Amino acid sequence: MGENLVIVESPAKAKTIEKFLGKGYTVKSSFGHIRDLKKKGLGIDIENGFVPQYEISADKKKTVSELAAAAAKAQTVWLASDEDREGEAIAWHLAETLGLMPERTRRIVFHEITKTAILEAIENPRDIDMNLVKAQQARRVLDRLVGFELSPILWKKIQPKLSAGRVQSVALRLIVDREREITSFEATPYFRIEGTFLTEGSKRPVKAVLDRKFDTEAEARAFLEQCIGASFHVASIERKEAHRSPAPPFTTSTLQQEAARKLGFSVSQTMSIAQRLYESGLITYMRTDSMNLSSLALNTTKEKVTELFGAQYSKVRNYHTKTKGAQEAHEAIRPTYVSNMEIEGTTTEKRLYNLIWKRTVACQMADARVEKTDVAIASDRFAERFLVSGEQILFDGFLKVYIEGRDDEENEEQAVLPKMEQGQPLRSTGIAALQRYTQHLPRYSEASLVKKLEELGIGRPSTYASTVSTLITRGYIVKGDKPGVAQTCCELYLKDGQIVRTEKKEMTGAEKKKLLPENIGLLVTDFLAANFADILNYGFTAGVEESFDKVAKGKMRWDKVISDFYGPFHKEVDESLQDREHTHAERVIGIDPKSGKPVIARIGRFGPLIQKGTADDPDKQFVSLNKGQLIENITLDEALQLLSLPRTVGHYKDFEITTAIGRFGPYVKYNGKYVSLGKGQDPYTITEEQAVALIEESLEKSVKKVIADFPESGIQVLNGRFGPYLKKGKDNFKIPKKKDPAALSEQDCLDIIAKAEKKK
DNA sequence: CAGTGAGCGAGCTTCCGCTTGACTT
Repeated sequence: MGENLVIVESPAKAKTIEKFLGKGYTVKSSFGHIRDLKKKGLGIDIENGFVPQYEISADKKKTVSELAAAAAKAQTVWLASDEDREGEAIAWHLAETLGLMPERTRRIVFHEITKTAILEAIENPRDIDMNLVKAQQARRVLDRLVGFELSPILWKKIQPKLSAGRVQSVALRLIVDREREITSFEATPYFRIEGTFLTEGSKRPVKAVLDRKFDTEAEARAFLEQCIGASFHVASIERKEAHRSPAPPFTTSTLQQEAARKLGFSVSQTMSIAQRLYESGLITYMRTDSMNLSSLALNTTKEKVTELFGAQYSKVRNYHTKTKGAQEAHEAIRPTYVSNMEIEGTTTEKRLYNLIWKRTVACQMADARVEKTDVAIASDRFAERFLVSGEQILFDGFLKVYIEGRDDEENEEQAVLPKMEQGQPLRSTGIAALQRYTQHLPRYSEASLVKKLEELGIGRPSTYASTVSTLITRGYIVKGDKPGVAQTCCELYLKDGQIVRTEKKEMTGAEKKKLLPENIGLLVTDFLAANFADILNYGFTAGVEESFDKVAKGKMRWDKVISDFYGPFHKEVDESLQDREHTHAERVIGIDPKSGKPVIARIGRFGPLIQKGTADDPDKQFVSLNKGQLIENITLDEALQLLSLPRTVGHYKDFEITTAIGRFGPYVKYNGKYVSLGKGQDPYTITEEQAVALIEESLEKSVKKVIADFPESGIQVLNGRFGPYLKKGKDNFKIPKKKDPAALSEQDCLDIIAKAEKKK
């Protein structure tokens, strides 16, 4: 045992640092926070100045006792948690919990994990910054107050187990607001004019777009008629050189966005792959808001760029984070060693590493130089001009390695233009008027929500992924696809003096893997917005962060921040509890034309439903809404269609076949047995023949399903989704790989089960 | 696992940020 104990937050960090420090130093990790507000109850003594009641977190008891033992043996304890608000608090909690004597305790911080940085830190210890600790305490207490006072209101007013909080409720509101914007959006049609032109002697057509759009078909047609027999020429050519710079190195948020765009990873997938890369020492820490690169990284990357592409491709750049509330305790996310171009690992690990490598190398490369050419084409008949721009790369620079992805899928291709001169005549080979529709803003994806949250300064790199999953587990939102809307797009095409009209249906605005609000999410947001408008305000976090900063600078007391907030807040809490009424989201959609009964959409015990007939109607009918259907905008037609289930489609042998939609999607049912519908089939239109075919197919499968049956012991050997398995009563058991499922005896099965249960 | 839509009213649910495993399927 060394006489020095260094405590850091992450065990992977501990390992590397121990190597750098060598003899005389033991490095251990605290695994993040070790203490928190009491788990049960509020954990804050409000009457006595909001005194926090801390306890050692259940899963940290072991860590704490190990650290205590190590601290007892050490001469000096070095608290080396991160250099930010949370890190400072961790250091203080460690000092308190381990009962460290000030004269034997030092607080140090590393800006990067390199030998020189660590040795320098050891040379320059300081004391724990109590102002920073108080600022963290204010943050923690405020979050607990908001979360633990708001959530119970939701349990009373809406339903149990719901939650609200400073971060999640605003994130939810972003999604809800966007969805409503989209619902109320009206797509307006317009016509865009595209002309194709040829220069004398060239075979390369130039496609140019008119600088004016038309609202109606008549206007578009009138314009095309003007073009008949018109002559065209190059009105102007403008060439200018432009520079393009590489994107900055990755932070958590940009890594999540780019991995989603380029690799299709979810934010949690990205984080767990990055975690593995970090633990294998391949990349720097993956939860960071810093764009800083260590001088070591700058140097080695410069060498690598020069080696691979030559000195003219190298440009050393250092980046500074601009995002609100950034704490910059770590470096940007980069390869630990740029010289590692390839790594060992799974495919996903390799792909993510590759992305990080390219982004890091590219950000240390020279700007690309391009020549942009803007051409305007005019005619003798009208003042409007056709515009086209071309781009030629003069020097590729960083583009050799990496181009950042974009969220808007519109890829305006940059045409390669033929040689043209001002005044040069052009021949038109066709002019089209294409009907298009204005598009609503895109729905949020996981990654674009994270981007927005970061812009608003809401949430931290360590919580982005869990914020999204909280909203999903609460049932506030789902991740899903939205089909596009079918729109008629007409096209007028002028060629050889004739205008030809064609019309086609086009699906526009389809979206995949987007965050869609559910009924309960809308209800909760409306309730919170009506009663706690300030907390749902997009600027709420930014506002309290300002106060936390004042606390951190010693310009304001932490408990003053809390009491200033809590006074008005708690009043709102009391007020909203005044009326004991339950909040209902209920909407009368219309009247069923057949029965004359009202059709109502509302939330019931098991989720949103359609009810036909009033509450006192003995024959009232119920049916659940499907995923994605919202109480606030479901139409009468859609509701009636739902009510048409279950539907009798015919008979199979002596049994009636009915169809309906259950928890697991649409199914056919006969004689108490269920079969899921296939792709392209729906319960409203499926025929008797199709249903019978489905039933027979599933009967065949169920015969194959049973490999062996031992009725005496109640054990079956079955073929399941994941291969053969054992079933006894309600429990399933794995069959050892080396055994042949078909050859298992009853005794073999009993042995397997006994073994598995013993393990438990 | 494929339908339920109220109820005696126990005891519980919940926040945000820092960190990793321990669990099965």
